[in-house]
Amino acid sequence: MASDRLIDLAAAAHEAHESGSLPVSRVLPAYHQVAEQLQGLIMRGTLSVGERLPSEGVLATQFGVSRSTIREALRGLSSQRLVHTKRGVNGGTFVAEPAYEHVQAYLETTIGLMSGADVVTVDEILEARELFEVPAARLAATRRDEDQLAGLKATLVPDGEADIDSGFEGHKEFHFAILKASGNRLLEVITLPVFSVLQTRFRRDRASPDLYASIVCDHQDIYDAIAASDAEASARCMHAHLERLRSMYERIDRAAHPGLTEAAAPDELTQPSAEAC
Amino acid sequence: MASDRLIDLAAAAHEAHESGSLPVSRVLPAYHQVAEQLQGLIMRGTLSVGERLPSEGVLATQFGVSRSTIREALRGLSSQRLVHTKRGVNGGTFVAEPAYEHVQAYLETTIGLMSGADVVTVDEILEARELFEVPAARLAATRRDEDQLAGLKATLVPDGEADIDSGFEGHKEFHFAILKASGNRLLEVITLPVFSVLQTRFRRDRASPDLYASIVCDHQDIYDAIAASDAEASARCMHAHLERLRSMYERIDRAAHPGLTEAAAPDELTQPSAEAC
DNA sequence: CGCAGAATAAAGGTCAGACACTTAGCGGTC
DNA sequence: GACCGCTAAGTGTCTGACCTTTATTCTGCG
Repeated sequence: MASDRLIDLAAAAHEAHESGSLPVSRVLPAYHQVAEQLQGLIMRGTLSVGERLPSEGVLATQFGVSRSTIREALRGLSSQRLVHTKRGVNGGTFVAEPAYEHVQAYLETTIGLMSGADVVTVDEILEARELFEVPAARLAATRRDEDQLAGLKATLVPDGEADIDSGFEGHKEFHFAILKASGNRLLEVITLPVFSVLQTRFRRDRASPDLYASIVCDHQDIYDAIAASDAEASARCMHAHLERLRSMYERIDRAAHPGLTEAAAPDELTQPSAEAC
Repeated sequence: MASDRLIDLAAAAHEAHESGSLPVSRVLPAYHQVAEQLQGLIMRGTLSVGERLPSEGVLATQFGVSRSTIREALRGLSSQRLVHTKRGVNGGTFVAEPAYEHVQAYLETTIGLMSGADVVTVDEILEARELFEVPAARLAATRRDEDQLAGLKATLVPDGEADIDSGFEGHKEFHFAILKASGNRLLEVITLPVFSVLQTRFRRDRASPDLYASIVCDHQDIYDAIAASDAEASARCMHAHLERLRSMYERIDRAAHPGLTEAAAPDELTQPSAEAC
């Protein structure tokens, strides 16, 4: 019950008091409070998308702080993409509309940082990618329209022109196109950064020509399955593809960070078996 | 080839020039440039986690701008959680270590906003949840340790005490515990906000006692499967559970936004079939 | 009358300098 | 040795001025 929870809270507060610390919270900087309040107004819909906030000067008097403080708060909000500013007459600060690209950019930097700081392991990212992209392929097979299929086809590298430099770009666009065709924008927004982080992390490590050929060939298989609207085959091919890539990434990772005490799994799978194509 | 791409770029730039706009980009505010440079240093690892940046005054002279400009840049970075500041002697600005909670908080607000602004639909969120939580249950079944299992059990509501208010909280904790037990932190970080957004969105809509009972019962089934380390059964039960919730959410959503021209699917599934328990 | 160009004004962007607040560490007193 | 106050380095905040950008308005010429 609500009242129960209130009592619990009070009890907890009382306990905290007894144990030496009063049930109070730190004083926060003014700019932080301003930012919090404004963020609340935006999230609660009191300020709606596109609406203009009062000018910095007016906000300053309303909050009872100086203009610099307001500006610091606004910078915070604008770097979270909650607002954006325009100069000149009729300029001002406006509630921004949430956009994919921002979320993607944020996730990419953050996941990149987390993987750099070993807060998440490459293994986890690889696994997440599998968890996201296999269903994406399945959905794409049933939902893609003709335009999306054509777009996907355009990312396939013709047999002759297999060259490693354009390969990475093509690889990215292929997977990107599948995510788009999955028809679930949330899945797309979340998976793309995961993919990009991996690609950035291993950009410098050139794949062997063999491996590269197997990638091209995998893509073809996946494309065929999606073109045939065969959901299960799409999922299966994508899974196989990612497994192959995974073993490649893991090999590179082991080479880059030798001596890691992780129970080094035996890897007969290391060599990609491209003959299935 | 790389050189090809260079030529392409040059051609594109030339074309842009011909078509009236010089191949230049807008002048950016100083605070933006400062923030960009610092962000680059952090992401490139030149500034490593925990390291202290020069004081605001020093940064100001190094960048050749005023302290206020530096501060605005720093506010941006700190609201992206790339840095944090400490006052007092030995205070300063430090490169923050990336933390889950921040990503979760960010995703929750952003997805919340996107769903509020109909940039993503509730359908997509529900589907994403299914895509993420079903595999999570599968993984949890094979990876959970005894502690995690015990923690999961603790979130189950005993049969007698089924009351709706505590139900929502318990529901959250149950799914949270499964995500934790999945052993993939990235999956956990991403899925939790998706879950939270849904829960927040439908918080006010009380479920019927019947439905509530069926949730409790579903949870029990899932728990049993995970306890038995039966991956497929876990996935199946989770899937069934989410399907039931989905139909509930959809019903609520339709009630809240009537007259939407979406092809209203016939919903014989609306009434939860709790008898399986 | 119509339009190019200048003037205006409103808003954000930048600056300089001052002072207040916070806090680790030093040093002194009892 | 424990407690207390001072100090200094840094962030937090304020003031007030000036610059830059830009939509609008005004002006004068053709």
